[in-house]
Amino acid sequence: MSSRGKDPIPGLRERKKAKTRAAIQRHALRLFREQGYDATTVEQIAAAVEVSPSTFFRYFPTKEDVVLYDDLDPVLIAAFGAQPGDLTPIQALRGALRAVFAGLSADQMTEQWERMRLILAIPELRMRMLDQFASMIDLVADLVARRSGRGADDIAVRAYAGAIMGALLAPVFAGTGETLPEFLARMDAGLAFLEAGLPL
Amino acid sequence: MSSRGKDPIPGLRERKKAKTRAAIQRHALRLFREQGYDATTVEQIAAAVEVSPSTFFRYFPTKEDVVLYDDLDPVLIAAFGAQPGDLTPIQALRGALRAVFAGLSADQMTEQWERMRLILAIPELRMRMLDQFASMIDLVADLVARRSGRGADDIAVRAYAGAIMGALLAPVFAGTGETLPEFLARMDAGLAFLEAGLPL
DNA sequence: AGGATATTGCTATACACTATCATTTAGTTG
DNA sequence: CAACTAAATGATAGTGTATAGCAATATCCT
Repeated sequence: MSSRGKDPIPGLRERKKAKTRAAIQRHALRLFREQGYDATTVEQIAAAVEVSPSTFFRYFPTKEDVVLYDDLDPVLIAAFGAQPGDLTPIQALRGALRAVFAGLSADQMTEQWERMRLILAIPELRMRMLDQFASMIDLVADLVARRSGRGADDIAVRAYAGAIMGALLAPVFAGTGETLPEFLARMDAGLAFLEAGLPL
Repeated sequence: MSSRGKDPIPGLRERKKAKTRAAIQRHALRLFREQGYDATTVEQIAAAVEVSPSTFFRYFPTKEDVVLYDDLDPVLIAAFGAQPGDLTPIQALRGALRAVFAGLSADQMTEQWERMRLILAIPELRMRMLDQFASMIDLVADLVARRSGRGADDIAVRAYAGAIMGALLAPVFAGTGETLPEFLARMDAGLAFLEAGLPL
């Protein structure tokens, strides 16, 4: 019982936990940047944060998660759900992407970009991201189903959702040395192209 | 110099290697089926095949690869390349899939199906498969580029390729407890739907 | 203040994977 | 066929991620 919202009083314990979590991630990313992902051990990270390795794994189940964890994800999902109801799924997605990244500071931009490059450079991390990506097909399929009046298991609906995610994913592997805005523009263009029915 | 084809005389050593490789994979898959993937150690597999753990890793770089390695993959790629030149990429893909799986024995069918279910059930394996899948976007993009007269870096081309892979991937996560033919039919239907321009 | 509870650190352990070197086995040449 | 070369194997020791259990400590609540 008592699973109420915890907005007003975070509590001392909660605050400490949040700080530790942030410290671990910050130091980890710094070390990864300085000496590489593989060359950095969990032990080193723990030492830098001045906690035990045990504690590291209590906060992040794996070494990978310390990079993958992104507090922007829930924001994006919320923005997606908050889009007007008369849009197609693709339009809603484009709108959400625009809305979220428009409200980002320069620091946040560069941080996001660095994180993404790190993820793409390390095979393990890239795979994890792909898994998250693939699991979003289900999410999108539900949305497509609701707006099209078909079932969520409909082959057409699922193919549609898959195509959306695929088109979104395509620029990720294309980019050699671009910037974040360029990258987002590519994603948007791909979605627009898909919405037009892939008129090659 | 002297990098000739080796069709006529496999050689004793080569034959032994092929046998060892096959034995490792066979025993590994059996043990995975009997006691689960995680519960089976490389040591156990090596013991079952009567080789040293070192040898296991000489044949398969990781424990995952013993499941992922599929001698059907090159066949599929070859079939893809052998499709008539006047087809669209999607048509070529559909043709290749049909051609390859039509010529499969019942045993091969069930084996392929079991392998796929194992891969989907184990997160690590699923991720590896997704990575392979994603890397195929490049392949498909080249093909699309060639037939459409656009560049391989063209956003439209890449989005098109991504959409193809996404549509192919969609049924993989949809299926609850189907059969292989059902599964293939879903893939084919998804591609057909995509080719029609996603008319929802 | 004091007792329930959450968080942490420590120790031991399992397992995937790597590196190195001695040994055996297959292929080759005089 | 015997000696040489090259490849495959086995054994050993080690690294790093991740898990489990227990004892110590810090926070929370009354």
